[in-house]
Amino acid sequence: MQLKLYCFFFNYTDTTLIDQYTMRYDFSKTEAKWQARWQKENTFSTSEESGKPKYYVLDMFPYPSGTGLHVGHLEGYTASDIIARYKRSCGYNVLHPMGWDAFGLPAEQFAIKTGTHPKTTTEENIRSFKGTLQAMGFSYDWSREINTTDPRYFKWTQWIFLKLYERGLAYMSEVDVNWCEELKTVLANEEVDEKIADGYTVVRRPLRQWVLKITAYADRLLADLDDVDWPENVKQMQRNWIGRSEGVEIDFELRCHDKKLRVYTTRPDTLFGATYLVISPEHPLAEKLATAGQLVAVKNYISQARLKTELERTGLQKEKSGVFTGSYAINPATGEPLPVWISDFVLTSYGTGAIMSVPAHDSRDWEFARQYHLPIIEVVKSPHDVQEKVFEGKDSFPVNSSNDEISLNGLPFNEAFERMATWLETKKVGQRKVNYKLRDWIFSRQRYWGEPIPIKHYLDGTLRTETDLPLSLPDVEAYHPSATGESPLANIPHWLYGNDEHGAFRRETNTMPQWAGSCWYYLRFIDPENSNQLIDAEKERYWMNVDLYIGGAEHAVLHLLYARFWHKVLFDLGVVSTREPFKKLFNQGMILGEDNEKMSKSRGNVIPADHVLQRYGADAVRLYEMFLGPLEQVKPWNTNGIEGISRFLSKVWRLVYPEHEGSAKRLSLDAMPEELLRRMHKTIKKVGEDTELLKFNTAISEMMVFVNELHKAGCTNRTAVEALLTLLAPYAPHITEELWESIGHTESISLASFPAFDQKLVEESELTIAVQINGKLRGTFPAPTKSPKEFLLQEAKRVESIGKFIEGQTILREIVVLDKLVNFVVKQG
RNA sequence: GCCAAAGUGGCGGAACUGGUAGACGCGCUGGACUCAAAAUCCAGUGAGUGAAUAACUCGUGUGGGUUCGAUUCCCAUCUUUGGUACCA
Repeated sequence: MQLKLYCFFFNYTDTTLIDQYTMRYDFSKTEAKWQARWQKENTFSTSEESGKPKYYVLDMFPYPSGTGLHVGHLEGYTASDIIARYKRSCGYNVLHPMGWDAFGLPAEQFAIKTGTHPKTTTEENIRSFKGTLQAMGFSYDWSREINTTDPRYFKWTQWIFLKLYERGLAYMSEVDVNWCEELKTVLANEEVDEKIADGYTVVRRPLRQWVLKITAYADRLLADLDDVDWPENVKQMQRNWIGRSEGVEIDFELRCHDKKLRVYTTRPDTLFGATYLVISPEHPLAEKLATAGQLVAVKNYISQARLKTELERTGLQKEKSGVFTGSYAINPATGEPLPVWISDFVLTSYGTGAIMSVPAHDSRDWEFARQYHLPIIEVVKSPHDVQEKVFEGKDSFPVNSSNDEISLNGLPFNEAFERMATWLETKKVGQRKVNYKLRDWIFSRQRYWGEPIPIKHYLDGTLRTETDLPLSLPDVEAYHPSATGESPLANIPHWLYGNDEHGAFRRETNTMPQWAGSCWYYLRFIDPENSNQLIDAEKERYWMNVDLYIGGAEHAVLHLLYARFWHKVLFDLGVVSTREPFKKLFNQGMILGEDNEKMSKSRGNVIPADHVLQRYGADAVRLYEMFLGPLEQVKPWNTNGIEGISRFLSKVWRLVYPEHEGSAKRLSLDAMPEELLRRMHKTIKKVGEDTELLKFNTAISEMMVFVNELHKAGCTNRTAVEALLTLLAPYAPHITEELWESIGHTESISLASFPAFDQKLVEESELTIAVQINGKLRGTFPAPTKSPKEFLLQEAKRVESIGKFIEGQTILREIVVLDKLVNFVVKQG
């Protein structure tokens, strides 16, 4: 044996082999054993007929990329799995599913390069992802696995699109889009920077696109945020994104024109201070307002503006530019003529594309006025000279704001706003108006690997919906976009053209964006096999809402807003019974690389999940991911630290198995020492509370303390060991299953109940009371719990280290906090 | 620029509604076991003065304040991270 071992060492210097030899317990064997058993026995399959309360815990399902999962991806999944297992042990019927958001650009790009069908790539990647997730021991009900690229799934994505279309919520429109020449596709605004950074060119270009009318739901999307238990910052981000504002549209009469110029403002209270108007270069009146002398300059400016991309116009640009039209409008409040300017800082697509400028009280107007020497008039009492610095505060009051019919002077903002708005409305030159920053959602992409939009275009220009869903993707020879910028589908005549009772048609070649499939997947998990309807109504009522939704903060706005929008449409259709899909949302913080930088291939700091899994096992990885720090916090990975978790697990192992292998210890049935018993009950309480709040790091720490104490006391008490194992099971399911079986249980620990604690035993019988002099700690003494004030004072004075501070001194005050401390305030000499 | 969150040992982090700062883990130091190592176990570990396991001083980004007492509350300020970008 000795000799053999010696040879072993000489022949193999690979550290993993040495580690495995010296390993405390064989995690790879144990983990494989239990993963196989869970699968065989369907331990985690879920149904509606349980009689238990339900709990739906959902992860943001991944796009199965070719690079595989790294430790950062596993953080949220581990958290949700702990909750799933914990809730099961608390008696809930838990729905915990997983699937694949599998349409997307990378597979298509790979297809363009190599000719590999995206389906093939996707299948391979899913296999790899699923392997990793299963190796982590996640308790998903895999019988509910869904895939957005499966025709049985996207049939219903297309069905929802048709419902949107029927309700007038999907329409075609000529819109300026971000066109990427190299990719021959439209990019979402948020994709633009990313692609430019990758070296692509992106230009603005008008294109006929499908657009979803999300703005019709703006008010509800805003209002219902109040009803969900989401992180406040995410709600705030959505509110900002929706950007509701209340203002007034005001018509300005133009000198020498019969047309009026309508502007939108949220500050009608400052109308007396408007000194010029600005319209956007795309405004229909832009050229018409140019006087003969200004016409050349105006035309030049407009064509220049057209050449600029959105980014150049809104981006880093510090200097404002503009041109005077030569025309004047009349300020309805003062009767003064106001020059009308054109500038590209005014957005065409917001409000009316025209503004009134109040340079004294708006920083953009102020800048512009200074640049072009336009007058600045103070109409809100300002703490400084508005010629020198703008004043935008609303907590002051109007000045210089009166004419024969109206005066705002001295009124607080709200009243000034109201009085002016009413006056304008009475004079029929203005109207209250609510505006949103939120724009309608451009919904079409010129790609192959997405859900085909199920619409037929007839020769006479009419549109009809596909009646036979799903409309599947045809196989194609090449994945390159067509020369016209249409998707590769435009190159497949047998798919593209058809005939029916309405005549010859051409199919829509646009496909849906990746967001589509993820907008409603949480519903399909509830009823994944249903071929007759999107979801069974009864099952929907049983499982919805999603009780806990865990995912990255990068989806705070778009995915969550789009999904909420679709959900509300489905609610209006009677498909779902709740107004909001996700009751509670939790964003896990990113895990950084060991260098404290975001993990990325280019930095070379990615920690692949499979590496750490192989080396330390699923239980250790799960625990360590959670032990790293608070779940919501951004934190760096440190591979060394995982050793501590491995040590902890081997300590747990040794509670049941003696040091040098062999069979399990016989657990003692004798009563535990009181100290330990109290410790146990405190641990149960703390771990339960912390798990509930997703404070997994402190829960783990508490279990470590308990295990340390058990070892110190040499305790092999059965109750203590069983309590520990059931507490730990949601965190480290494999080792706890194995030990649970070793100590004689025949049923899986995954079906065991979370232990209960005894409140009386949680409270200490004796406490350490702190003694302070002038707030500084000078000693401690032990006292029974709930000792009266007098007793504490008397004992505190007897503490030896206190003597020198109070002897011969005047005690000015005695402060007693029961069960905590005594503080003597002594005259300082 | 604006909005939000956060700054605690060498490191990740703990600390209930203001009440013994640094739990737990990593790392480090010393010791036991061993031919030696690994593993394991024991002890120590915020900084400083000190022979000290005596005692004291300082210490939760910085400067003030409230309080018997502040990591915790208030004001100011700096830094970091995330979001946003002329939305009138």
